[in-house]
Amino acid sequence: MQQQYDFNIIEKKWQDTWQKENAFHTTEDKTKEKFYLLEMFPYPSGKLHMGHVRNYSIGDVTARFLTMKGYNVLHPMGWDSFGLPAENAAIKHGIHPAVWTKQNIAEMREQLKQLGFSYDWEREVATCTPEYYKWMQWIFIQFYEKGLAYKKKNPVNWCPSCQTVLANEQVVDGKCERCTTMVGKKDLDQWYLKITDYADRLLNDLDKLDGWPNKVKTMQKNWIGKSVGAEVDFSIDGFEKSLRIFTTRVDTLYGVTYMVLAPEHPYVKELIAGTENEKSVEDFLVKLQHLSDIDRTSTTLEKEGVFIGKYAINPLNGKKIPIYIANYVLMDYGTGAIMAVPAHDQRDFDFAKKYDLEIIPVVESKDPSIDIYNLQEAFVAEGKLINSDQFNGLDNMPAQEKIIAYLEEKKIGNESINFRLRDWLISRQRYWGCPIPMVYCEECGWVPEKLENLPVELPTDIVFSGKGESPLTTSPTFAKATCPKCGKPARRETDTMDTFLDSSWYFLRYTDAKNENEVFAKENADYWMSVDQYIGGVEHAILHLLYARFFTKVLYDIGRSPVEEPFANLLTQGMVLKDGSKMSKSVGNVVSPEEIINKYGADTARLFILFAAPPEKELEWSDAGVEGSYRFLNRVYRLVYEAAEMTNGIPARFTLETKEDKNLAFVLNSTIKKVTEDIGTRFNFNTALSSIMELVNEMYKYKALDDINLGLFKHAIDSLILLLNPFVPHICEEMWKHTNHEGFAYNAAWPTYDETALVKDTVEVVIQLNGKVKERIQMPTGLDKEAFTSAAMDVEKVKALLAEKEVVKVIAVPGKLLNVVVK
RNA sequence: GCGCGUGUGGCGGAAUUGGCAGACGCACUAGACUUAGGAUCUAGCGGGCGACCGUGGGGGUUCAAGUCCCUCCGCGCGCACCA
Repeated sequence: MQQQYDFNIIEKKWQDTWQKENAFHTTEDKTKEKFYLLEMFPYPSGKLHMGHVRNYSIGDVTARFLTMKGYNVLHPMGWDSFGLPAENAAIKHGIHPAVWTKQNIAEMREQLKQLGFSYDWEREVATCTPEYYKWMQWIFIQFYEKGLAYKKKNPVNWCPSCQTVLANEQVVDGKCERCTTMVGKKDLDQWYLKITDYADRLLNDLDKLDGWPNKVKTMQKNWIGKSVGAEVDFSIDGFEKSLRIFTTRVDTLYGVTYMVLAPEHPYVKELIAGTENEKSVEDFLVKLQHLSDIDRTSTTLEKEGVFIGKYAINPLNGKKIPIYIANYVLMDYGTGAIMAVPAHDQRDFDFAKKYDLEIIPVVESKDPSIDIYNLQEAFVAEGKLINSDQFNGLDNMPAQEKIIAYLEEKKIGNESINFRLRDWLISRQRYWGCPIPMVYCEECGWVPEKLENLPVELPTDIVFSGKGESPLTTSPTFAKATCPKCGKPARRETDTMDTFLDSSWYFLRYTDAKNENEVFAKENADYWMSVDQYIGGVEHAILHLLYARFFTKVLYDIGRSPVEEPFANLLTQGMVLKDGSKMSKSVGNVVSPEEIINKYGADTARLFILFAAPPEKELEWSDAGVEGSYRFLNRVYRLVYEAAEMTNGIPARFTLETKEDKNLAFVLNSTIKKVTEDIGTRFNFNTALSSIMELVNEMYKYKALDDINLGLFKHAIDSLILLLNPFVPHICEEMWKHTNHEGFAYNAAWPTYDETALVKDTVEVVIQLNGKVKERIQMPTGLDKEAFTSAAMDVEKVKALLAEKEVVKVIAVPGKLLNVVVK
């Protein structure tokens, strides 16, 4: 009687067994080669979504495969468990963030177990626990002591209705996401991390990351945004101070016809004070204040400005040029002032046209169709310098070096590098985050909390009103402190850290997750780091991955991290779509993992997700496709159970006798080879699975033969189970057991292939005439080019094809094809 | 605007080094088994009656192009007045 594939019983049974066996616990076993495989840990929002299932299925196949290959695999999981949703739940439902988070973690951990993922649960971390954030605070203090953390006043988003600070993500179209009030700005003292100190290293080391997708590296490169140029001083007519500008086009210095300051530039007030221009400038500034940051920096916004009534002097030719302020110049990039060269910069060109300013070309075009003295748009290509005194005739790009040298000699400028990257604002006026372990003392200023007093624990006597600067200020006790330096009464910082800090080093903590005495033992990090394979969504391409790289470099510099780069290889998985768009509640196209697991089981869910698309591409959800995956598992299950009856007591020993034996051995061994390569080197799980499907089809055909080699068949069945095990581990454990194996599939050795079985006696060869396929013939393998050509030309069918044709040329690829060029 | 991807049957996708386009799966069609079938098995399945034509369009290199080069178009993502 045929046994039914009952995934409910099977999956529960093996999950319990793995747990009992502590199957996926890893130690620092120095006798084995290590592999650190990491998937981005989730925010515990409540339930897993399909994106998680995809991410972790990809990771699990890899982990299980590498374990079977004999690696010592570190495969941990944890929770990025500080964050806003917990706090919103507190405000909305009156449930404490800690309770809400803990419940969610418990539920999601259960779901991960239901999916059969091979995590070492003994290394689980949750960033919201004091055991974890104690070391977060320790790291912050290391940054502070290295001069990499500082406090500065800066405007933040402020909702006047909710009376609270908002994170950028909470500001939607300039409005508060909760109450849709227009968000304003408020100056607050904020902590920053000096990531700009590491800008060059973060940029340069991207070149070392061969195992990262170019897309991600390019995105980081653009984000860091390095510009090499020069700063130049322009004196101001009738004003004692000079104006410093930044430019990347110092070659166009002779083409400057006006200057522009950012409206916020500190000189503006001084320059207009008491002049006739004061009124028009003030009016313009007022007008700008009504624009949001987004509108202000939009490229579609028309360029507008006003003349402020003063003139600057071009340091190279003494020319007097008007100074403007304009909406297209930003205070927080470069020096907040620019030299405008309308002939060679489109923005300046637009502005000059609008306000009828002079346009002087200084780079000649090689293209005769461009009239350089009557430009329709800025000329930005390269050429020889003109109108530039002693620099005339030089190629403009190389001339930059000479001009900079000249400026430096005259002490009116110097080479300068600018980054788009800003320092990282980490203060959050939020409760559910890691407290910043700093204390303010009237006498000593900001002082880090003593290490023995860590962690600075989150207070529980808090009011969640959603109003006010930071919930921590509502605690009557929290802010009271004594100065760690002088012992006098002091006050504690009541802001918490951006949660991106928590996730910037968790991969290091996994190497020694339970250490109570230090952030992690150096020895453990030495053994495990770096992460050999990191897997997660591309939405983290910039922030998380950049911050994690930054932290690793700082920890490297203080002698903690053994590596400068945390992630040797990165795989960014594609999104899960349904009906062509991302699954979301608002669209109503969500398929929940729960639903699929209940209906088909975890193995089917994993199989479908891995089979339907390569991991880095988007995956279109298909209910019919899930059915297909389920059918396939049933088909395998039947095959194995039928085979178990036929081969009961027969060892997997054999010699290849018949043509069919050889064929099965060929298919089996080439499948093992392909699957090994597809998983191990390409992450192409979809093609690995398709070749396993072909093997199953082949095995069904073989089984249907009259007289089969049971030893060979048994061997094929054993191999099939092991090949499938990383993908669908529950059913495979069950089948492994049923086919009389001691031990478990999860730690069985990965099948190896027999090269000799891959050699065929004959092979199908294509005969082409002028590149078009005309005939297919069987030919012996192993012929050299000459023997192959003459043998192929001698075949009757080929002779017939060539009758009455003049052979011009013959191209032969032995074992593959013969192309005859004829007239 | 700049940068990075991507475009192959009705659908998801194969084709790894320039060498048989459409593997594998889904959907569909016909048949078998069956009280029944949304189970299972067998066969078919890019277009065209055909010679042939087919990998977004056009051009090129080559004995041979989905793959290389030029050019145009569509879609997706990222950055976006960064001087």
